[in-house]
Amino acid sequence: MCYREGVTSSQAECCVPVTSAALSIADAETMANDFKVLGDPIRLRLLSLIASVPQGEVCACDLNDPLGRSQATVSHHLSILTAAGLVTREQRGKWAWFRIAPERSEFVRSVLIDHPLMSVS
Amino acid sequence: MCYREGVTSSQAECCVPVTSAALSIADAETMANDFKVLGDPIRLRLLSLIASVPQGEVCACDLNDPLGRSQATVSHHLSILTAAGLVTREQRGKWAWFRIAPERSEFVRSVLIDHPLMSVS
DNA sequence: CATTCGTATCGACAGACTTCGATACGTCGC
DNA sequence: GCGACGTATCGAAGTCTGTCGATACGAATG
Repeated sequence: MCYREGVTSSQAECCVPVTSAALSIADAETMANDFKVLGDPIRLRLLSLIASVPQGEVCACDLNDPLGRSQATVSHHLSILTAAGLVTREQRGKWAWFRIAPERSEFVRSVLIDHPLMSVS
Repeated sequence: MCYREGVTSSQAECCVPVTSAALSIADAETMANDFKVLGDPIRLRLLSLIASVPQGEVCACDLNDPLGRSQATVSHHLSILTAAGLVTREQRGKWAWFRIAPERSEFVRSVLIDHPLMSVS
């Protein structure tokens, strides 16, 4: 055990009792899973593409070319974003249309534009 | 190419010209790397532990037990958090002391407490 | 009904990540 | 100086993740 700075006691006294974690194991797991979704550049660019169109929704057919990934890969990432609740999917005829989930639109905007990470690194 | 809803033109007209991505490839890579750091429950709990002590700094010796991971693993995650600039490391004698990086303290607090992810999922 | 086309899924592969025991390095106490 | 101790690093094992070709599924077209 380490000693607190300035404490000259000779007996082993722990410096800080870090027993009460503010974040539970379950909460940490949940939050980490959400952050993992944002931890991929292709998914961030997908969010950016969907969020940047004035119409508010994008056909999946227009998301394959700009990313330089195969159709299978883009579809895979879109399903992850959908499962995380960040975008919604609507099948219309043969085409799948994606838009930013309304409940999350403010969050997505803050991630893409106002996020502290953007201004620091 | 897909057709815009309501457009009955017979020629192939793309629905949305998603050419101008708001997020560049490089920016997406940078942001994704930062989010990846937060995408691990052990690292989130480390941040939480360091941020929750009133003294503002924690000895690494007190971070091994509460996480249920080996000393090598905890040290590994602490180095990742340090490399990302989220925490600072100060060697004092045999002990290493960690504190939330001052420039990032507000961001870390928002991640752990006020983050939208916490209130939605 | 057959064909074309958009999209999701499957199977496989490569690379990255987490984890830990063992070990090396520095520091303190004796 | 020597042993004990805190911490970082190394090497390896196992798991997860991103990626893509091939394929299956549905819907529209003629």
